[in-house]
Amino acid sequence: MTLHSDLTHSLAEAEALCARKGVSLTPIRKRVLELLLDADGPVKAYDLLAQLKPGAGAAQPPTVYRALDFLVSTGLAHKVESLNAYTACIHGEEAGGPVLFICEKCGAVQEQHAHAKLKDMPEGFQLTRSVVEHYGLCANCQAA
Amino acid sequence: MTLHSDLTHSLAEAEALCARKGVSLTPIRKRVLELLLDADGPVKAYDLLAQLKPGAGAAQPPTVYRALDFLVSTGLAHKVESLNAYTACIHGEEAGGPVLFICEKCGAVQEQHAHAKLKDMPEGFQLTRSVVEHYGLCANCQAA
DNA sequence: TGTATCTTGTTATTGTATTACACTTGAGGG
DNA sequence: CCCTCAAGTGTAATACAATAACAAGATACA
Repeated sequence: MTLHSDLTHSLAEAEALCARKGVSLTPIRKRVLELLLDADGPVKAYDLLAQLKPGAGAAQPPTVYRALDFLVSTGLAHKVESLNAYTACIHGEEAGGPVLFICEKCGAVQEQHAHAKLKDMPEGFQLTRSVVEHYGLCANCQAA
Repeated sequence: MTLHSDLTHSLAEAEALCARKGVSLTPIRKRVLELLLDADGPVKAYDLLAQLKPGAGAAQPPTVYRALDFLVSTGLAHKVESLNAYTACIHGEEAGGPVLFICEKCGAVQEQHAHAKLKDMPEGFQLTRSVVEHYGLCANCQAA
């Protein structure tokens, strides 16, 4: 649990973005986004699932995967393909594909959005989507 | 089944590379590499497994995963993280991380190796490994 | 011969994600 | 008001991806 003010702030932004797009941030979707925002790094779907159902009515896998699909498709979250995990998007509605820098020690993710056109693309290749995930040590973890 | 001359040619190169590195391209590893080279695009581990055991002695998952780990660690193959699939490396021993261009229509993979230093890396981030996978339409598939 | 290392076999299990179908809810139109 | 349609959710079962743990053969070499 990090700063709660940040958390609610981002949730409010998410609400606004959904309103603008005409899609609905339902309680389940909101809860999942909240869990992602609250985490220190990428979170696995089944970990979300476990957090989602401490109570009686046990959530099932499709519930969390549906919520994640929604969040990813609206740009509120990203899937980290090389980790099979998910992370909240901390930018608004940026153009360009997400570029993730993931610390292998502390797990923190820093996010950028690349507008850059690729050089050295194969002749005639028409780009639609990119997965870019960089691993290394973040500035904080270099001290150790 | 594509041109067999190409295939054996690449296998021979793989042999040579393993010899240079002092690692052994055992029959199983060689067979898996052959299947990867022979495929039109990335192949899933369980598809390899199925191809590996048409006979009696049924190969088990660890067999193919171990072979794949070996091929990836020696640079003879790459894992396509966003597909959970594997593809043969068509370059020799290039420096720099692999950059994959994957056609969403025909599944073909074109591969480059990036030596480029990243601009706009977060302050003090020390890079160790990158996953870069681009999706789109290859030149051939644009005609349609 | 002994032993150390690498490779493979085998069984079981864990982890990740989807299919298929039933049910509810809310909005808009007759 | 009732109908219907679409979006969202519940639920059970299953498919797909990867690993753990331990046994056993193979090779090299002191």
